[in-house]
Amino acid sequence: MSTKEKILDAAERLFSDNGFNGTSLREITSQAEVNLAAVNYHFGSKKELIKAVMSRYMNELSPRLMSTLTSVQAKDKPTLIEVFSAFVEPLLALNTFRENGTSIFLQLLGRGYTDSQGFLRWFLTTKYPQVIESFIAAVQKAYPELEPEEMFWRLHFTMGTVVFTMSSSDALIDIAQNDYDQHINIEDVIEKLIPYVAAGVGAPIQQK
Amino acid sequence: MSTKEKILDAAERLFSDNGFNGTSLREITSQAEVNLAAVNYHFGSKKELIKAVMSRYMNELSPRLMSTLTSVQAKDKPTLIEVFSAFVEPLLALNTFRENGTSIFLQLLGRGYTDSQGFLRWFLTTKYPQVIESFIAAVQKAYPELEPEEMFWRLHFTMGTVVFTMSSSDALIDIAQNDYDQHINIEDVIEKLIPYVAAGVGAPIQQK
DNA sequence: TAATAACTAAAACATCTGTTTAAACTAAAT
DNA sequence: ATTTAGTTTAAACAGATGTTTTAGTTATTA
Repeated sequence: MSTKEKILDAAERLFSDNGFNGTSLREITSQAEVNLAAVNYHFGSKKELIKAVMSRYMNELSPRLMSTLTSVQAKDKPTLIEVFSAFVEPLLALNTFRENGTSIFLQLLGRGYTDSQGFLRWFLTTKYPQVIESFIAAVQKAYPELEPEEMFWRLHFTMGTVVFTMSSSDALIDIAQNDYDQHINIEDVIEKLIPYVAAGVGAPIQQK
Repeated sequence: MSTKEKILDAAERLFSDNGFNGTSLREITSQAEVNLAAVNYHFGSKKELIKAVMSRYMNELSPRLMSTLTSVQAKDKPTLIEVFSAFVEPLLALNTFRENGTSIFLQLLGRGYTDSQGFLRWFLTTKYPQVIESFIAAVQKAYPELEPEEMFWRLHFTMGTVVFTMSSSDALIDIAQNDYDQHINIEDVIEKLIPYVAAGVGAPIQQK
């Protein structure tokens, strides 16, 4: 395995566990068993390493997601449950791409939105805009009465739900196990999330 | 104003803007115009300062919240909208306690859950358990068919929605202003959140 | 007023951070 | 075989961080 790959593998594990700010280059390089300077040599900077870690996942996820989302859009009248369910298969496919890939990616996404004030949000929205547009179009078709302004807010609420849940999913799964003796994995969490966010986005429109 | 108060005031502003990890003691003390060592003298450590900042708000919020939540619980059959609306008045009351108090507190809460891996969650749940219990009881009464295990997850989803939205509320309000020419404040965001989370928690129960 | 406690001040401490340098090594190309 | 480019290494750099120390000042108490 190349030095570059060793760094990426170690970095994604540590980033997803401890966040971007919470992980030092020394931890990464010692876990990857490479020299400290290798990160700056191969990636230029820590920021670029973060982008590289995310890109590796996004390039795997993005085409699958485009495919399922356009399928949903093709339907005559899709439900919101169907729209959000379009994320399930592409996300779970990350598990074949890398061990625990789904969980790692979603946690990375969560870290990216809460660590590093918004630079990752900017990176993803500018690098993968088609995914977002396609998703918005699908929601639009499932709930055409929802005005764009209101949808903007509800989609960000949804983002928060998912991202927060995923960045603390390990802790939540532990609690569920201890308090309710539930044996849960990431897949189950995703399945619990869908009805919640679908109902939230589909909530009746409030007039004041 | 005492040194202690000057530190707390400067700290809460900086913490809510830049997070706990993102704020150094030197920034705090220079903004508060006190000596660097004053933080460790008066509070012992940065961690204790964070707790003190949060406690000042929680001690103001907690009794009001207990009062509105028990009112809702007293109803024969409260709706979920009513349960979540019980948060509005106590949260907005923080604005009289301190300028922009509502916004600052909610952002602090958001930071606490995403920064500093879970230590603030532990602090709040062990120091103010009555609030949480009372809230759970109210939800229980509004939606008795929802099993405790499922409620656990939906309440954490809700936490995520609120906390994430609030920790990035400044950015979201900016975007809404630029893209949709919406003039929004924290109060409006709270009002948009309530139907969303009420619908999410109230989503029909999925059986597999 | 003298003694004690509470507080403030400047400086240093120890550690960690991302990044750079300059030398050494390795493999491919001339 | 020698030059060249690519890569690895150890060391140092420059700056930031939370915390502690020591001395000085102010306020309270006896």
